[in-house]
Amino acid sequence: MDQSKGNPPRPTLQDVADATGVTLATASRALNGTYGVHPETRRRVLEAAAQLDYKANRFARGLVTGRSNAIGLIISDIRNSYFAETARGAEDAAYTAGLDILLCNSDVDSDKQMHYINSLIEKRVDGIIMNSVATLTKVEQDYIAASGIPVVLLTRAADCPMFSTVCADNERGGRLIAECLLAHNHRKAVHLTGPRNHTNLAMRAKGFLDGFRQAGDADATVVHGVHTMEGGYQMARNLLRSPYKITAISTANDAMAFGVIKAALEIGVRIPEDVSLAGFDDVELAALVHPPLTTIRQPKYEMGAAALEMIVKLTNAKHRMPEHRVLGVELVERSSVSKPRPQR
Amino acid sequence: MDQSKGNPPRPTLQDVADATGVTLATASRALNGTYGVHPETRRRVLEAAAQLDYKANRFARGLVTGRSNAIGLIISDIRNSYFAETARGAEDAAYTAGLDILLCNSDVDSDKQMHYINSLIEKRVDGIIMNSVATLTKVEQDYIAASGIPVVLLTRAADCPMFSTVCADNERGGRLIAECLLAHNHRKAVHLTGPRNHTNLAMRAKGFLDGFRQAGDADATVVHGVHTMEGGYQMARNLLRSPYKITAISTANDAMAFGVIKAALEIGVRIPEDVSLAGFDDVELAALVHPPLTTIRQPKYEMGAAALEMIVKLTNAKHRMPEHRVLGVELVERSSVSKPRPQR
DNA sequence: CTGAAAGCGCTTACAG
DNA sequence: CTGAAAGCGCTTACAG
Repeated sequence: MDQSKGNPPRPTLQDVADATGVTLATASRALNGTYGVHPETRRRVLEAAAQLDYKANRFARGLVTGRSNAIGLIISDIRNSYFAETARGAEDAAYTAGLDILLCNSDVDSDKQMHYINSLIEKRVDGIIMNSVATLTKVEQDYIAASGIPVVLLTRAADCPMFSTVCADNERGGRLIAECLLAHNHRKAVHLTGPRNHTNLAMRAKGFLDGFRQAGDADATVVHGVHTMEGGYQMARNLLRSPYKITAISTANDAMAFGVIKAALEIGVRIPEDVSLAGFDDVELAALVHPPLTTIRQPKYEMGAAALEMIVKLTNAKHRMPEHRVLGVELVERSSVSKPRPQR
Repeated sequence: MDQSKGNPPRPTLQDVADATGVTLATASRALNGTYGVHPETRRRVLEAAAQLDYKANRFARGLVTGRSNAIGLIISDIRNSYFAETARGAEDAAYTAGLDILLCNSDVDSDKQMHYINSLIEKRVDGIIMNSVATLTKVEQDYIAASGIPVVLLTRAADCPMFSTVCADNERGGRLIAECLLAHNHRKAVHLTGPRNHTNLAMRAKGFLDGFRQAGDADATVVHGVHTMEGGYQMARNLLRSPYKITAISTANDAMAFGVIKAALEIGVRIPEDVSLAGFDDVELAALVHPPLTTIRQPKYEMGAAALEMIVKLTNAKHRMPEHRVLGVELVERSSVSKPRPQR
C-alpha cells in the first residue's frame, strides 16, 4: 500500500554485463547497434537484460550522446481543437520515431514563449515545433538559431528565414471560398479577419480578395479585428445591425464564424437565408453547429506529422537548410452558404 | 541561412567556475542552493553564468540526482476536448512547478499504454498521470508500483489500491441530473452509458438511478453501450424508433448526447419538445450545439492541475500513501431539458 | 564558506 | 568480435 520512497536500485549495464560474463562495452554494443557483436553473445546479453528488466539510463546516455530524443511542441493552447489536432499528428509521428513530445502552451504570450524556448534549449531537445511566431524578434531568432536546434514553424513566416515552415495553402483556401461564394451568385461579400501581421490569416485574405475580384462585377472588402469567436461576434454585430448590402460573410477561421452565428441568432438574421457564411479550418465543431458550416479543411493532423518528420530529417542532415512545406486544402460545402435572396 | 550541424560548444559549469575564479563545487552551489556560499561569491558566479549564457546540462544533473523533472501524461486522445482541458490544467501546474509534461496518447489501447508506461519509467519521470486504467491488470499495477514512480489516476479505480486518484464527483453528478429531470416532472427516463467496468461511468449511472428512484413514482432504466457520439447515436436510434414511453434521456457523457441529437434530428423527434436530453461533462461544444445541452460541469482543468500537484506532493513525501481526491460538480441548465408533453 | 575528489551510468574511439 | 579506459558535466559528501 505504501509506495515507499527510495526507488529500488535499478539494474545497470554493468549488471547485465556481469550476468552475461562480458564487459560493459560489449553489453552496450549488443544492446544498441547490431554490428560488431557475435550473434550468440548478443543473444545472451539481450536475454540477461530482459531477465533483469534492464532499462538504459537516459541521463547517462544523453550525457554522452548529447541527444535527448525529445522534441518541444509550443502551441498557443491545447484546448483549441486546431492545436490539439496538430499535436496529435506530431505525437503519432513522434511515437513511431521513438521521440517524446514536450507539451508547452504559450498562450501567444511572448514572454512565456521565450521561457519555454529557453527551457527547451536547456533540455537539449532535438527540435522545436511552434506555431505563433508573430512576436519573434530578430534577436530572438538569432538566439534560437545559435542553439543549433532545428525549428519548424507552423506558419509561412517569411520573416524567419532560418527556420523551416509547414502550413496549409492558405491563399488557395481563401480563393476557394471566394469561388464558392461567386458560384452561388454572391457579388458583395466581406472577409472578417485578424491582425494584419498574422501571416497565415493575411494569405487567406489575399486569396479571398484575389478570387473575388476575378469576377469583374463582384466586390469584396476585408475587415480586421480579433480572430476569435468573441471577435467574430463583435464584428458581426456591428456589421449586421447597420444597414448592409453584403450577401455573404467569410471569416478567417471557424471560431470567428461561430461568433457570427451567435450574433446572427441574436439579431434575427438567418443563415444562409439572409446572409451566407463561410469559415476556415474545418474544426470538429464546424459540422455540428447550426447551420453546418461551409469551410476550408486544413490538414491539421498532417501538418503536425509533417513538422515532426521535418525535425527528424533536419536532425540527421549534415547541412540544415530550412525546408518549406505547403499542404493542400479543400473546400467542404455544408449548408451555411446558399444563393442570396432575390433582393434586399 | 544554413543552420549547420555540430551545435556550438555550450559553456559548462567549469567555464563559469573559471570565469569567476572558484571551483566547480562552489559554482554549483552558488547556482543551485542558496546556502553555504558567500553572497559576493554567489553574485559573481551568477553574473558569469548569465554572461556566458550558461545552462546546466540536464543529463549530467539527472545522472546524479536521479530526477528528470518531467512527468508523463497518458490520455486517450488529446483531440478529445475533455482531455485537452485536463492536459491544460496539468500543464499549467507543471509550468509553475518547473516540470515538463510528456504527452502520450494511448487511444485506450492497452498495449500502447503499457509501451508508454515502460518508456516513461525508462526516462525516470517523476510521476505519471493517466486516465484509462480499466485494462490495468494486477501484474501491470505491481510492475508500475515497483518502479517507485508515483501515479495518479483520473478515475475512482477502487481496484488500483496503490495509486492515487482524482476525479469528479460522478455519483453526485448523476444524482443532480436525476433531480433536474424530476423537477421538470419527468417520471420515466433512460440513462445511456458505456461498459460496466468503466468506474467513472458506473458512478454516474448509480447516482442517476438512486436519485431517480428517490421519487416513489418515478422509473429509470440504464442501457449499456459504447460511450462515444456514435454509440449514443446508435442507442438513440434504437430507442426512439421503437414505441417508447420515456420522456427524458440522460447520457453518461456529452459526446453520447450529441449522438442522440443527431439521431433525433434524423428521426424527427424534437428536443426538448418530444423528449428531454441531459449530458455529462460540459464540453465546450455543449453550449454551442442545438439545442444547447443541459449537462454536468466537471472541473476538468482543475482535475488536471490537482493531479499534477498530487504528484509533486508524492515526490517530496517520505511515505507515499496514495491520496484520493473527489472534485465537486455542478448542474448547468440550458435548453435541452423541459417539461414533458402533456401526454404521449 | 570553499576545495579536492569520487561517482552517477553510459558510449565510443583505440587496441588487440 | 571483445576489452580497457577515457570522458560526458554535473552534485555531493568529506575535509578543511
